[in-house]
Amino acid sequence: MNKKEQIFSATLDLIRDHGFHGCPMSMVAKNSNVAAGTIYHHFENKDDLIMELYHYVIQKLIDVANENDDPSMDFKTRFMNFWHAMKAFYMQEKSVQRFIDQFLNSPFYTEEIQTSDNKWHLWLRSFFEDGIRNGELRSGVRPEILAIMVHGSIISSVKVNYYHSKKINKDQLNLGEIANMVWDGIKKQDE
Amino acid sequence: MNKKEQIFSATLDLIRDHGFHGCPMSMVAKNSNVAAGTIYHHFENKDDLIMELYHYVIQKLIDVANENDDPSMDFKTRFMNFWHAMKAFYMQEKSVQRFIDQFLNSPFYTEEIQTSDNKWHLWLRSFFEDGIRNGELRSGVRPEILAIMVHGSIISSVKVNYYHSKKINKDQLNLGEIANMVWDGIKKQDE
DNA sequence: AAAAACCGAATGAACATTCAATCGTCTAAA
DNA sequence: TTTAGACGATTGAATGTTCATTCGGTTTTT
Repeated sequence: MNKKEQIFSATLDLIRDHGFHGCPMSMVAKNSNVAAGTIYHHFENKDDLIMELYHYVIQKLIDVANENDDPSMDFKTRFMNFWHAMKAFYMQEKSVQRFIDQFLNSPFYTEEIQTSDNKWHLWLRSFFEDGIRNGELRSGVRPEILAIMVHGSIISSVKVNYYHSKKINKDQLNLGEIANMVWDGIKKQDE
Repeated sequence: MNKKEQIFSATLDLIRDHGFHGCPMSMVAKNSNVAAGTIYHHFENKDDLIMELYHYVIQKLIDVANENDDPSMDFKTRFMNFWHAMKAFYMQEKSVQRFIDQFLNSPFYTEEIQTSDNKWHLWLRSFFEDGIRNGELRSGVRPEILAIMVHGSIISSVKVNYYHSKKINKDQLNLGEIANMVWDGIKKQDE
């Protein structure tokens, strides 16, 4: 593994465990088995490290989504594959979920980045456009909105698992039901 | 306004604008027109300030939810009132939304707090229990899950507004449609 | 006149960043 | 095949700054 990835990985772990604050460069250095100075050889400064980490993570999301999508399937199948693949990924990579959630609510996520073309947003947009185009999705809702709502539902579902896994018996959670719930909301409504 | 609320308000604003980091006590003091020492008269330390702020904010959510609920209505109406009232509140109090989102993904939100009885969670739970009891909601899904999913949808919707308000013409957003989308997902499914 | 609330300069710890020195590897002349 | 030297990568101690917190003294409230 190259140094940059070591640093990314250590930063993600640190943020997962100690929050966006609570990850001093000295700790990043120690946890990635690298000297403090080395980090500054690869990154301009801490902000730059965070920003590059964001793009690194976004790319991972795209990879997962692509690997689990088959555009020749009907859209409901594609949706279910997407939903469960992303959920499984976030469950496995809790640090990624934590990082993204914190990043999106931090000053790093500027208007600039929000509105500039973002590969992940573009992927999501084009995915849901497919569903709209072939008439399997509720009409009259913009793909961007579907994307955010669906992605939000995945994150929420991941959190349900974390939060309630101790309190509530897993069988009682009806977790599989959540994807259906979302699908019933966004599918073409028959009237 | 008492000093404590001044401090809460300044902290919320600071976190909205500069993130969870980026709100040093010196700034909190300045923005709330209070001396640094005074903060420590009201709060044990910074962590304590954040924790008390959390409970303060939670109470605000409960107040908004209560003020807009009429248990004698049918559940669909109650749901729509709830959804739109909470959304309007978060839209107006962006700092609250930012604070909560960051808090829930920070180390402050310990297992302890997650599992301990939380007045806001209890409110949500009992609200959705009503809907389940009278058969207007999809059967077989726990109220806690409905609560998290619905609340997540509100937050997502608020974010859609922030992010896309500049890029996309508001009329095209079909924002009213989102609550319907969520309702169609959680309502009793006819088969 | 006692107690409570408030002030803000002072303190010390934690932090991001720098930089002079060292290491490893590659190139090319001998 | 050896060797000089060059250049990028790496190191970690040193630096200066920012920050949370303290505390002796002042003002306000009871």
